[in-house]
Amino acid sequence: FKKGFAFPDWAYKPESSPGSRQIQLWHFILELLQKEEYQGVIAWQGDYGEFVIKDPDEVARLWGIRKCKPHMNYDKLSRALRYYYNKRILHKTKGKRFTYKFNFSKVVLVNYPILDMANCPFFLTQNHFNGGSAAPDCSPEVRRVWWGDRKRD
DNA sequence: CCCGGAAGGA
DNA sequence: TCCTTCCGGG
Repeated sequence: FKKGFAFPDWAYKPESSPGSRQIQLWHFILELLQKEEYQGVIAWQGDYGEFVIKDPDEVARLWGIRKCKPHMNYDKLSRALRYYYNKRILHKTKGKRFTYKFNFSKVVLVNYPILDMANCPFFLTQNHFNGGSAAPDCSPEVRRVWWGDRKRD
């Protein structure tokens, strides 16, 4: 990455880092959001970065399978999502049931390398809502505008 | 449903 | 540290 592009440290956790050993919930959410077969379960809806959990029980079940937590449910999963509020990874869309919104100015898609940006969920969202308009280039300026150039807290 | 404190696991 | 579990309260 170019300098002046202050991505948060937690986005750079190496594989060996204990914190990144296990899949993180927001990675998993993004993963589901990216796959068409889960659009009946969870999908982008509304504003950019906003998504709706259409089938909370199913999302919880899937998450439980991934984490080997057979007793996972939406109550517990949503608690984990609430911990993202302070981290500014997510926030709640108030008044809209099961609806949350990614804070893309903070979230860096670690699982989606810079070269794979055309497939990143944010651009998919853009395409989805803009009738398939071409994704913008990956210049630092574009990224600054779209993702923010926020420095570390 | 949604919120956040508290405790605890790996 | 990132949830998982449980829960009283709004």
